Amino acid sequence: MAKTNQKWHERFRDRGLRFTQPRRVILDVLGNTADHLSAEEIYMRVHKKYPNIGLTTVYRNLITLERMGIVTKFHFGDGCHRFELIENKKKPDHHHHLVCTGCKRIIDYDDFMDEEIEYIKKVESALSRKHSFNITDHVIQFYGLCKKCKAA
Amino acid sequence: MAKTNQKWHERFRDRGLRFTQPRRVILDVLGNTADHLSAEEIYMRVHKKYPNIGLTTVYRNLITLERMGIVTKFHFGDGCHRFELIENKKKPDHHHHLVCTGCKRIIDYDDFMDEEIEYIKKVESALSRKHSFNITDHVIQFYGLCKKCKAA
DNA sequence: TACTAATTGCTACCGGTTATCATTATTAAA
DNA sequence: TTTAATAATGATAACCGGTAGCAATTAGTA
Repeated sequence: MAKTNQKWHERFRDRGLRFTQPRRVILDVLGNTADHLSAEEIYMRVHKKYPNIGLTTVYRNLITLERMGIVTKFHFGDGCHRFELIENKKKPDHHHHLVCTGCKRIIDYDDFMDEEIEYIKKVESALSRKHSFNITDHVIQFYGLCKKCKAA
Repeated sequence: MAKTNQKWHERFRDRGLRFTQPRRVILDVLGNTADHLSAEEIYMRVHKKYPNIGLTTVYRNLITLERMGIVTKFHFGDGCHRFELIENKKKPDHHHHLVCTGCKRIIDYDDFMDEEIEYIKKVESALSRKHSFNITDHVIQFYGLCKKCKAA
């Protein structure tokens, strides 16, 4: 873990940013869950151990971490943003999301990822050409009802 | 147009709902644009002709129309929801979205739709089976910079 | 160790959206 | 055609996720 912190430290330093306690704690929270936490939820987990860290700081740092390419921000149709640490040992490297509209549970799936990626590449290059776009990102999500919710 | 209204009227009646003036006007606005309007923007267009129709009514009816399967709600990363009439003569039947993160312009594309749909079906059925999900919907969006924005 | 700018934590605020509730209007029935 | 029942509306206030401002703090360098 000290090793990991060293790595983060460098990553911040390289950008002229500081590796502060709130940042360390937020990264720790994100690195130790497979969930898709909202800012509020991250704040609550942070707050439990470090009650002096404020909500604003969490919001601000999530923006910073997103800009640095360390976390990804998602929107799953409930009214808030949710965050994932990109290099997370608790998750598959490349994955997409399957969202239950009933209980809001989110499943990371990595079946077909090779195919999906190949497919995405193909569409991206065609769209780029046709519309003179510089495509940098995509969203692929499936929505539905999980076993429990469709039974209920 | 009278014919169209008749059709809408039945669709509401079949659900025990009423075909009111605000609903007629909102559907008219949505049916006569190829844009992806926010609730606020819809309200403004409605308000221009019918200043007595309130913002709350627009919001409420957009929810109703979505529940009825008449409009679809999207989220493109700016802070609001955007709406499309599903049966819109000004748009391709099946399409996905290409979003410029610079100027926020949204392009409806329907290239590759046959392939995309086939692909989606395949993933859907596999995911459904594996995770006991009842998949009802999906979101596929590409983000990037349009010609103008990448030049600027 | 001292300096200096990045960062923090308040608080107040914002914009999109929703709840409340008395009033109005649509529709089915008489 | 009138009436009765209730769905729907419109105004206001509230809500909620997220942000701006700013004085106080702190990480990292000299």
